[in-house]
Amino acid sequence: MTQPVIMWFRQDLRLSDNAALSAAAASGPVIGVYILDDETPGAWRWGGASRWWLHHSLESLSRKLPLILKKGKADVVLAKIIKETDARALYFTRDYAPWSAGLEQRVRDVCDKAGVDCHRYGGFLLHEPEAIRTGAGQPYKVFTPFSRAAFAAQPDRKPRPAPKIDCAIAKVTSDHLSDWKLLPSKPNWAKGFASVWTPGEDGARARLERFIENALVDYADGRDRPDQDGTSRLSPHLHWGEISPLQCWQAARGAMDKARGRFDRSGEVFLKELLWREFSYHLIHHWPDLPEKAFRPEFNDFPWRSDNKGLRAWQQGRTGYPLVDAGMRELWATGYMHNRVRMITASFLIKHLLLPWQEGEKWFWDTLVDADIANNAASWQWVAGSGADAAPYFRIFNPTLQAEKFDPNGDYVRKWVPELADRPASVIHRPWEAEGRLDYPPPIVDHDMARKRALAALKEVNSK
DNA sequence: TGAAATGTTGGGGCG
DNA sequence: ACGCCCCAACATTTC
Repeated sequence: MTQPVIMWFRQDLRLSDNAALSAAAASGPVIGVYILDDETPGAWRWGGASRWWLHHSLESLSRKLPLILKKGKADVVLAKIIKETDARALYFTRDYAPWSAGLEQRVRDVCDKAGVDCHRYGGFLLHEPEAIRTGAGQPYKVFTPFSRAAFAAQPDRKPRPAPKIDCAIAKVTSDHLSDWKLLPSKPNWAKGFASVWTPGEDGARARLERFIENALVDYADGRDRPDQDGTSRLSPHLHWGEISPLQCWQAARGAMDKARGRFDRSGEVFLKELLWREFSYHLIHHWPDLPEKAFRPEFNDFPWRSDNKGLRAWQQGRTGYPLVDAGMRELWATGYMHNRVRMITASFLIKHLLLPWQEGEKWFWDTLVDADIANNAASWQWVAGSGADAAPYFRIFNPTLQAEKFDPNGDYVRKWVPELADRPASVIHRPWEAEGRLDYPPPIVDHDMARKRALAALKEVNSK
């Protein structure tokens, strides 16, 4: 009887355009494995929203392919499975989290010891982090030249179709997905998620098609409007590898070619967003401290305030600034927040409240369905001004002006802050100017004061 | 992938 | 008719 091969699924929960899976399927009968690893030292455990997504994505994948589910340190679990199944080879997709290099090395060692071939493939990114370098051979620290290099190295491959898979019968017991308790119960804070999201490969493809069809044409401006459906909402699907960046890239390119220049600008803006994702991974690969420590070390000594009440108010959407509160409540209710609102809420935490960006990073990690170690860290540092190619310290969003600009009718606020739902557009973003009594808190900080305070404190750091 | 302060210009009201 | 002032509206600079 032919020895099986093991496909170790990670953040590549799809059948199509999955190089590792295609290679595995081409080489023999396949045993699909997913390991919930809460134990590898130094690894960030999946947050609550991520676990919700993972549950449904695994459910979806296991309808297409039998999966062995196991819990534990991935290298240790794999060693056991290899032994029990008498597997001949292991296939997996490379991951770029700071702790993954060590883990993948230990997995290689396990394979060597067992005399099993170990095959690692890319696909989570368009370009391997090693592949893009400056003329001097250094990693890029600034997005614009990075994106230029990435555009120049633009992929011309077509995404792979899903392979025909001969599934091996594995004599290994699998955990029950429900025993992992990935879904919240007390309280069930995720009850609003299912109406917004369809985890899994089919949901990802449908989302991509819908986006290309409806929103790509106006993406350059539409993506900035939280009151409209102008973003792709592909981030959680990309994070879990339910769709590959190559599939997204080529779909957008195809639509642009077909439209003969009708929306080249919007198309390029979307491709650039995919490259921001690449850039975050490029950074975290070369600077593995990114999730913990400021890229610009002088920020590590910054005198951040400590203010639990302020932090709670921010987390719960009770800052008294309608757009900030709308964003934080959208996040809690759906596991997602519109990108522009992410920038504004993040700026508020860091610059208005002067709280450490790591606090925001942790909260987003726990609450976002697209929580992603690289994008999350890089983006928070970008807003803080502590990162590579970061926003300048004096760029402080005025949450009221941003609201009036990007939510001009107040529809976004109305949706997420029902206390203000009956306010007319002209005043909805400035409830503190209202005449009567409102069931809505006053601002927890005065914008003018906070702005001046942040400028003074940040000027200090930036003069060093 | 800002906002506020400061500077400049030009039209209209008015003595 | 003219200069003066006020102040939008826009431009520039500063943080």
